Amino acid sequence: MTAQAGTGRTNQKQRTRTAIVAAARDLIGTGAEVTMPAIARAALVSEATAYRYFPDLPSLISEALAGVWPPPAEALAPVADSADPVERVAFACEFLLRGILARQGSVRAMIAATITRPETVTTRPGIRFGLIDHALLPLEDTLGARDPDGFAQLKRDLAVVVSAEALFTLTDLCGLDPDEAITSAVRTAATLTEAAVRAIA
Amino acid sequence: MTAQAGTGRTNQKQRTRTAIVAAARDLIGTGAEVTMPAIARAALVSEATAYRYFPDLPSLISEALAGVWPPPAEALAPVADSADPVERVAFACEFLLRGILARQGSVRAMIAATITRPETVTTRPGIRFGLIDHALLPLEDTLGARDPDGFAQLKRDLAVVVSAEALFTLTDLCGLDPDEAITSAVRTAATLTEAAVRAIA
DNA sequence: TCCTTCGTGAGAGTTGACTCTCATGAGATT
DNA sequence: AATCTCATGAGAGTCAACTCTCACGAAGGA
Repeated sequence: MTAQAGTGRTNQKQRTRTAIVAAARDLIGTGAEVTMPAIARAALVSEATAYRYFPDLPSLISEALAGVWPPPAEALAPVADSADPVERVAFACEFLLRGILARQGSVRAMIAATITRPETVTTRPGIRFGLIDHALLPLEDTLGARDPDGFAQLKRDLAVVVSAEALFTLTDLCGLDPDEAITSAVRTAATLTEAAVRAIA
Repeated sequence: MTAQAGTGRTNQKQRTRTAIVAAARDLIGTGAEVTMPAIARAALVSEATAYRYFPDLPSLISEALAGVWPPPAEALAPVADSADPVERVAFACEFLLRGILARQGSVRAMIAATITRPETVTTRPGIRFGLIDHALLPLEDTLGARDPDGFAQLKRDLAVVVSAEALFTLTDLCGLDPDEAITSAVRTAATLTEAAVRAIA
């Protein structure tokens, strides 16, 4: 029942786990339906076993998704030389939202699940926070030092805007097409960052 | 099979529909589990009948929820005399989010469903857009006339922030408690409105 | 090599979201 | 009152998310 723990048969478990995540990643990539039965089938594993390694679907998707994203520093390499937080945030926002768009199906499934059962949010989507933190590095010593509360508020502002939830709000409820939605979100993120920067100008 | 249409037996249908919505509203109010079987049971109606009147759970919840909210003008009565869009938006945001908080369970269920099946979004949550539009009335003649695009952008900015999705992001992912989350969202909404207002100053 | 351990598969079971069919019986029509 | 109509209920069926049990069989140690 337990599995996981690191006693014996380590390799076997490692292989099984990897196979499951890989299968999930494949399904996510092909845009197919990302369900537990489908993943288990693709991983040549029984559904029961899949549940032995991951408490629920969102956890699995979350892990599979995490492995697809590059680390923040790498993702933001194009703006690595820029010290302008507005430019960096705009880039990070666009990067995140385009990535989400390419994996809409699974991201939607994951978000829906975490919304109905917030208590299961263990592996938070570090991508969002990682990107935001990294994009704001230039402000760490200025705004971050001079006005810690304002800095924290800015991060929260951006956590709301630089997100899948925001993207889906814009496309599903506001009726924007994907590109318009991304443009709009990037604008919003930029506006918020500008406002925060202005505070220390 | 059809029901609904306005031919005969109108009263009967009216009564049935009302009973279903009322039952849903009751369940929402008590914070109980808002599922189709539960609502049907409470409405003394078979589940099949419930589905004859509403294509799916979210539609039902959406309608039940809509009936609970007052019209925008009434909700914003406390700031009716204010011409300050920032103050009005802040009030609208706090009003909306507190209302959502009080009905978390059902709102979460609804949002989750509309995220996984965006194509079923028929009855959009007019509350959000109604409140935003009404809060921004003072800008209609100034910003709205002088910079229509900027005005539209502001509305989109606020649609993302003055929302259940934003609230849940702050509580579930950022780990804020409800009051902190609302305070944060109100701040964000105010910042965005201020930025837009500054453009015409 | 024997034997214990334990990862795994098979399968049954539960719940909720839906879908579909069929029989019933109350309402409307004449 | 006789009849036609149609809203409704009952129930079976599908699918996914899980949960649980039980038996198999290979990995690993003695």
